[in-house]
Amino acid sequence: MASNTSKKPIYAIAGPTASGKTALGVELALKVGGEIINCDSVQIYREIQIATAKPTDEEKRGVPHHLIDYVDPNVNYNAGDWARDASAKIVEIESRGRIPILAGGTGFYLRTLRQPLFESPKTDEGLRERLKTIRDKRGSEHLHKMLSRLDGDAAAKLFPRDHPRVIRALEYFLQTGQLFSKHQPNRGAPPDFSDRITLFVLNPPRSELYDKINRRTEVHYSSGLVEEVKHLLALGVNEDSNALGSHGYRRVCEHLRGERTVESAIEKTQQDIRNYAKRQLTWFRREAGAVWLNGFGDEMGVGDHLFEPTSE
RNA sequence: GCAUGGGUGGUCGAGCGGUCAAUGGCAUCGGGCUGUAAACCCGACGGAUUAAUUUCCUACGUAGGUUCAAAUCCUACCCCAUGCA
Repeated sequence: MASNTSKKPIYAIAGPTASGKTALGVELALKVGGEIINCDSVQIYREIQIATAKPTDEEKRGVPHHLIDYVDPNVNYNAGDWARDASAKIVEIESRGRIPILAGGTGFYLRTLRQPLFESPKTDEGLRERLKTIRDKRGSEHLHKMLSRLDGDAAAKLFPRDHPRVIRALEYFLQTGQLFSKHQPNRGAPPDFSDRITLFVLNPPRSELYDKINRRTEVHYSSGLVEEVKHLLALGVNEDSNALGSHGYRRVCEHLRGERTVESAIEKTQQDIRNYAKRQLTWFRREAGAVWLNGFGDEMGVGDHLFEPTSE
């Protein structure tokens, strides 16, 4: 039944923020008859706009974009949700005879698609809140000691200060009564389309990338980022949400709370994003079979060379 | 011009006679990452050298001095900040 689609390619375009993934993705889509599936953990949210670098209609050039602007900003979406949604989208797009192109910088999401997470109950927000309260009062190290008693193997693999992971392991045990360390290795089988994914990683010169990030951030602020945040807060978007915790938004919230000046918010945002870009590169270096493209996506050009493997 | 406080590694900032290549923060670089991932965490970080927690070199404004020993004390000079004129 899948004889026709089984040989068709699926593309993924990754790379650090501001490396031109959108431009390259759209160009590729126009060339091969593709549709974009967003693979960015922040662009999935509705409402938040200016600092997310979501493609404008002009940039989309008529190419359909999926999994953008479709989750309520007060919902905390996660990698498992995305993998499920993206898989469904891939199937749907291919059923129409089109080529799926995954574009975005969230490496964890992409990996989750290719190497599914193990079975796990949905996050219990109430439990998570309680654990966070303990973290705030007694410190992450205390939670780590708790985990040592409940699931020593899991604790041994984590640094005591790595609270998100310590909390996750604790949550799993508390919700299921079973050891996180025992179940974590049980990844699901990769989806049957996973070996048809060709991953491109954009890698522009570091200093030019940093310059671009700095400039882009200033544009975001001068385009009314602060006003946007005020508006979102007035609409009832939670300051603690993942959406408002993202680059730019987080620092504006701090400014609005009187904790820093606008100038400081801009500088800090630029710093946040530069550091983030570096971490993304670290992540992608580990991705198996990636084709590295040394440059910005908007100056790449989708010629045949794009399909020939290079190394970093 | 006088007074006072300062000049420390890419940067901010501790140190104020020896255990100082010099605490710590930041930047930078590298790494990790199994349902918060634009999150979170770990490491390196003057230069050269070694099998090594090895050895050597260069460094705390500049130039001298005191001392077995100075980033730390003294003198002069340069520069900065604030106050008085």
